[in-house]
Amino acid sequence: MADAPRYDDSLTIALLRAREAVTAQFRDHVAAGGITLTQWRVIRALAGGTELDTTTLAHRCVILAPSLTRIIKTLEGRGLIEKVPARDRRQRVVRLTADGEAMFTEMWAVSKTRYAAIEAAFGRAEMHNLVETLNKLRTVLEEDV
Amino acid sequence: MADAPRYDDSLTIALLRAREAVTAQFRDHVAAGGITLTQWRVIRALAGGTELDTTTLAHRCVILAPSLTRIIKTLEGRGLIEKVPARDRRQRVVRLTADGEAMFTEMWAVSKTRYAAIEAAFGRAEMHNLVETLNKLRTVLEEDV
DNA sequence: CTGATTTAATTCACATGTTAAGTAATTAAA
DNA sequence: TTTAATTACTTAACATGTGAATTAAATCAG
Repeated sequence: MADAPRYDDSLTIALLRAREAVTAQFRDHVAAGGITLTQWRVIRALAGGTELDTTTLAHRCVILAPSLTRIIKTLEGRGLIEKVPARDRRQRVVRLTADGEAMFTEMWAVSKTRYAAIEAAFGRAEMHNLVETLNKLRTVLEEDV
Repeated sequence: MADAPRYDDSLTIALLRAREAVTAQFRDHVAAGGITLTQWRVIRALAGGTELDTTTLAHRCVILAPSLTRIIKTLEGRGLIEKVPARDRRQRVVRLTADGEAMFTEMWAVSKTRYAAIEAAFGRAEMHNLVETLNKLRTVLEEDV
């Protein structure tokens, strides 16, 4: 323990807390729309008529395949997304329905504002640097360690 | 959508991915010990004879109360932690058992190595700065927005 | 001291994370 | 071309995240 970094200095904890703080800025708004933050990531990834297969969608939204299977079922049941026939019949390609696009448009207006508020509070340049640093960290870990 | 930041530039996504990349460095090692990453955070927080109540423990480990209730039950059942009588009988104060301390000591040796590897790959100063930036972001969001 | 309020945990219900196993379709090899 | 290997996704089982409701104990107001 003597050689353990103070718990608050742990990268893992710092990442957890930061993520919690950021998502907290969107949670109420998204919940008011009747969906979860995870579902919102899916809807956002499909916004603008984008058609994606499950694997690509899972990667972009940082959702594991089994979770995405359930989420797709849920959103499809609510009429927010729909299947698109795919050449490769193993794939499940989905896109937003008209209702889904409408929901995105409506929610994005507010979401954008929240995002801007974060930028304003934390600093535009700092935020850009942070995202860059986080992506660099990821790249390093996936290659060099 | 035109005004939506590229999804890879999203702070939320960057945080998710970075956290995933970091935890991936520990997942196999922790799993080999027969516990989960979340349980490991609890054990680490209690290491060295620390006695903590549920609320404090939950805050330090970034775990919600209902999750911690289940985790305590699990770890207690495995003989890794034990209850400590508390003055305030509403509280549940816990600490590691001898087995729990032994498990921590054994696993920490490896965990420390992994942590050092990350520091070496990413840079000690960069890592320190990143943690500081993340904590600053959190502070800003909890106060100014 | 009694009743109202607050606090600490727990429980419940459902969504998601996580790993392993299973299924169906495509591709590659013999 | 028939089988083996691979790929894309699903299902299953359990752990955790999340918000709401509940219970028990401590505190506060009158």
